[in-house]
Amino acid sequence: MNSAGILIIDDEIQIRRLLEITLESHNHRVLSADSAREGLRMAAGHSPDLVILDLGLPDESGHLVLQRLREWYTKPVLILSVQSSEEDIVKALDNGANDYLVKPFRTGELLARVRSALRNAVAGPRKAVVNFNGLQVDLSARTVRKDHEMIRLTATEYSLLALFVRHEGMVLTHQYLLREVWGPGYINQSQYLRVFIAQLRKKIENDPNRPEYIITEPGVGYRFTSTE
Amino acid sequence: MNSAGILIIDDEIQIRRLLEITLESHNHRVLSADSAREGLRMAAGHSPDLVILDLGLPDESGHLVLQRLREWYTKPVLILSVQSSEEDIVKALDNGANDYLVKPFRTGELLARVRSALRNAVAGPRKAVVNFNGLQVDLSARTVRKDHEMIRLTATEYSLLALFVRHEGMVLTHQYLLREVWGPGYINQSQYLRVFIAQLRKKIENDPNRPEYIITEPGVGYRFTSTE
DNA sequence: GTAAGTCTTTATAAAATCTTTATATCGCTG
DNA sequence: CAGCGATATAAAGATTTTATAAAGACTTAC
Repeated sequence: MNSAGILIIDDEIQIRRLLEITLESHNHRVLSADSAREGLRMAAGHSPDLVILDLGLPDESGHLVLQRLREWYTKPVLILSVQSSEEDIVKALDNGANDYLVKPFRTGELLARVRSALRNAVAGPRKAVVNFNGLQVDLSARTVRKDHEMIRLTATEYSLLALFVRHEGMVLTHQYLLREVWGPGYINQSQYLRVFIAQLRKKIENDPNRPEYIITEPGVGYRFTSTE
Repeated sequence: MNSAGILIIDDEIQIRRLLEITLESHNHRVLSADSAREGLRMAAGHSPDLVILDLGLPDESGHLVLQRLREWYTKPVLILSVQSSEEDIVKALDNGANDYLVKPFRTGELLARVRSALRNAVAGPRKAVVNFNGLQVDLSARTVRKDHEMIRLTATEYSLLALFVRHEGMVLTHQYLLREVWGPGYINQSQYLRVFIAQLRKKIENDPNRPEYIITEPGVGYRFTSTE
């Protein structure tokens, strides 16, 4: 690990402290910035492996920072936000954020999200065959297996699953999913999503009532995870 | 070099001799055939690392040999041709030849071309005869058997089946199949596909109403499977 | 020129999927 | 704990896609 480290952009000193201590205790190098300007400067200077960005900054909107960042920065960006601002979270995810955390958060969850984000970033060039304990998706053959059994998916079900697989660990918003699978004219048809998510779960989950692969993020979207 | 060797297909004995001596003196194993039929048989039997093919054969056109070869053989094919037939060379290159030599040639140039062709060969080997419980397809002989019974297929039926066999397990989209079998101008003629798929099933499936080999993937295409 | 075989086109029935509606469930807030 | 918004699931209907037969057009061999 040549480790350019993790950059935290947050104005609250308590949060910065908590993040620094937690991350450093797990062998991450940590950089901190307490403003939008400072954050962008440090990101440009150090090219960190991951950025944790608070949406509520004093000098500039966090959305603006995210936008500027995404003009050149391709590694994961993790959003911090207060409970109330669900709308902000959706907007940030649609603007290229990889994941989000609601304040206050448990440090265990923080570390899990950071691990997942860093793991996916390393994956880089996608492999054609992807394995998630028991679920095997072959993106070039367009086939899906569950415990070596072939599973038959309709065109729509498959393109939904393929999206999830290609963005494992990330939260995908309703908007994004609808736009990618059905097209830009369908971003309000959330019911479509619910219907097809239910069908997918019925086909790939061990217990559709307690999904392990496709996790609901209420008010925001869905997330595909591998438990390993 | 574990060397399955180089196969020479040429009817002129002087040329064969010259090639044999030159190549063997550089540690290549050499196989020879003096006719199209013999050449195809040896290619299928020995899977050579490279084929040197004369276009002017007595029994069959060299172009036909090349075409047949290319239905399953992915390694380099080097064309030999007399000075005059420039048109032939272009056609051969279009049909999948890797390089050509004009007779008479200098042995130094021959060796250089052979070296280059072998160096550039990347694709993995493929078998000429494929077996799917009961269904046997010989891609070099262009024959199909069902439980040892010969099955007669039309040209179109065969090229469709050959495509399936060469991509076993993959979902092949309508577009892809139409483009490969009929050409780029036919990618909208899905009805062609349905008609010929039905005919193929009638000929190769145990119960055409419940196909085992050619599986429909509605809205997407078809998939060829072996149940083993 | 005819006959046999093949490919293309048309028509219709059957199957599968997508869309919509209805109802049940969950988690949260006041 | 009632009520609200968001989510989950089932099932009816509408639509699209597929299967199959069969007629017409074209090619090829004799």
